[in-house]
Amino acid sequence: MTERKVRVRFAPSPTGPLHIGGVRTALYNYLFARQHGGDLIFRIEDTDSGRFVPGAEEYILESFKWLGIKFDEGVSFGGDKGPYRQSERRDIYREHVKQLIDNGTAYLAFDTPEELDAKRKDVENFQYDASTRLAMRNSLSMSEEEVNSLLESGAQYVVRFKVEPGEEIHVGDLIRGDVMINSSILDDKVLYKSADDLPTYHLANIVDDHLMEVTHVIRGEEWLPSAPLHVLLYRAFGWSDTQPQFAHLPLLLKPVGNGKLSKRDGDKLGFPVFPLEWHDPKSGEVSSGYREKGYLPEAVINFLALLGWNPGEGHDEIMSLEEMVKLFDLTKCSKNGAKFDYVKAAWFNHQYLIRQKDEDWVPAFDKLLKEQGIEATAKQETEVVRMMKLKVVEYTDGEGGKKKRNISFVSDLWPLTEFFFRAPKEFDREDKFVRKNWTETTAGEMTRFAEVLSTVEDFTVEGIKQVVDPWVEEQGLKPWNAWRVCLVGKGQGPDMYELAAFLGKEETLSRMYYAIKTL
RNA sequence: GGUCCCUUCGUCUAUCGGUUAGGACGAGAGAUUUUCAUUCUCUAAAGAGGAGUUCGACUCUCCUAGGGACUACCA
Repeated sequence: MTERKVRVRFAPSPTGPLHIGGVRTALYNYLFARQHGGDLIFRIEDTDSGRFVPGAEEYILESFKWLGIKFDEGVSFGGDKGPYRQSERRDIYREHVKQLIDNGTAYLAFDTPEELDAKRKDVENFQYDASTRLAMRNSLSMSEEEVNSLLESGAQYVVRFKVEPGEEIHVGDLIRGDVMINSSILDDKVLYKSADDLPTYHLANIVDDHLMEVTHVIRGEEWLPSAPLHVLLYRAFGWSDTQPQFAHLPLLLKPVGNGKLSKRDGDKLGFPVFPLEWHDPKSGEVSSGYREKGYLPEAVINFLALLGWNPGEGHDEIMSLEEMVKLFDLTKCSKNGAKFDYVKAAWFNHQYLIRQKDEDWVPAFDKLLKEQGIEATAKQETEVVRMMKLKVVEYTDGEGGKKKRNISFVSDLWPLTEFFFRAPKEFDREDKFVRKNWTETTAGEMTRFAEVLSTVEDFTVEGIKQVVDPWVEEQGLKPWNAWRVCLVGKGQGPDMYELAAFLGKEETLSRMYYAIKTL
């Protein structure tokens, strides 16, 4: 085999939103292509007109755009091996089907779907293959005249692949090694149906991969059982010498229980299984997406990459796309299915979130405020970034500088920052923190404390400190927790001086008097 | 039912015949902290079972069990 430029493809069917498992398959193809300086092709496999869903193609494209997975060629990307939508390649398939019929590796079959159904009901485990095809209505069992007259009468037919039994077929797989099966267990797969003048997946797939000069087929494990058929097809066309290398990826499994990951699992456990929110055009049903849930695309990519692949010892789990391109290795992909650990997905998001610049959080945070009906004042507006830095993403610079706060999503910020924008209205007396820090004497202490605070001229952290510290010392009090109850309403928030300075004298005192009165 | 694939802590995984079986998520404990949280430290936690091969097996072979996929004129 001559050295060929690496070319891989991701070829979804536009039958709905892109499943998260599909995203991972695309990602692995992307990593592999980039690493080898090859091309990644985006092909649309719409050979089943009955399952076409409007908007799906656009959805898939937008998903990859958001995720940062770029294609070199294909639908909407151009290229000289097109068209890249299978429904636009009818002539090509027709011609290739004819080739197989002419060289005797395929034949016409006139059995109607109803007849086949009946047969399957009649005969247990019926299979259309060498042992049964002569008893069926096809160009192998019927005379040429019969076939021709059927054709002339406009009868519908399918073209089936003629599988010769009793041969050991080897499929070389980059992940699984040599997989061998006996051709006798294969059935005569339908390659083409005259009813809609379209091929089935198997034929279209082989023809396209060959014509588009695909060198590696990286796809889900669900295709492994049909890989031998594909090997046979390459041979029937005489393309064995350029047959792509296969790599069948393990599947993504349910987080709990058995089976592969499905949309229902996400609904049940509260995590998305689609990259973007999807509005089903038929049912009107809305499925949540990672983007809308507040995930960062880098986090989704990183998380997904590690579900079935691992760079080995000594590597950080947090990796950029560029690093992954360098480290990726198909042969190091695991063989067994991976349970979808959505808790770890949130952790990855946390990791990426805290690595962002504070400014990057502002748009999402602003949106949060609007949702809460907060009209940020000019001061709050300008202070948002500073406050987030202060307590929400407070961190230290330099070596070992780790950012803080256990935030997985920007929306987690609201319960932690609400008090900056809204005074506590009600106090939960059952709350452990409130109960512990608000006793009979507290109201009196707070009243005296408020009086002291009202004398502070320079209401900044330093200014308040200058007045309060000596007073606290003199009184022998620890007013902070009770003070916190007044201003925050619960045991949360930043340093009290910082908070008071942020709120300002007026707001601070008003919250204190309100608490004294209410509690 | 048949065919194929798979099997290391609860989860994702490292190990490419010789290790106290390592890491991460999650869990638990402690320290720090004027609250919550952070951060740091520590702990518990695994080779499905059984036969071989070998001086030696998590690693190779076989069997059993379990899991998964496929078995359409869907992809």
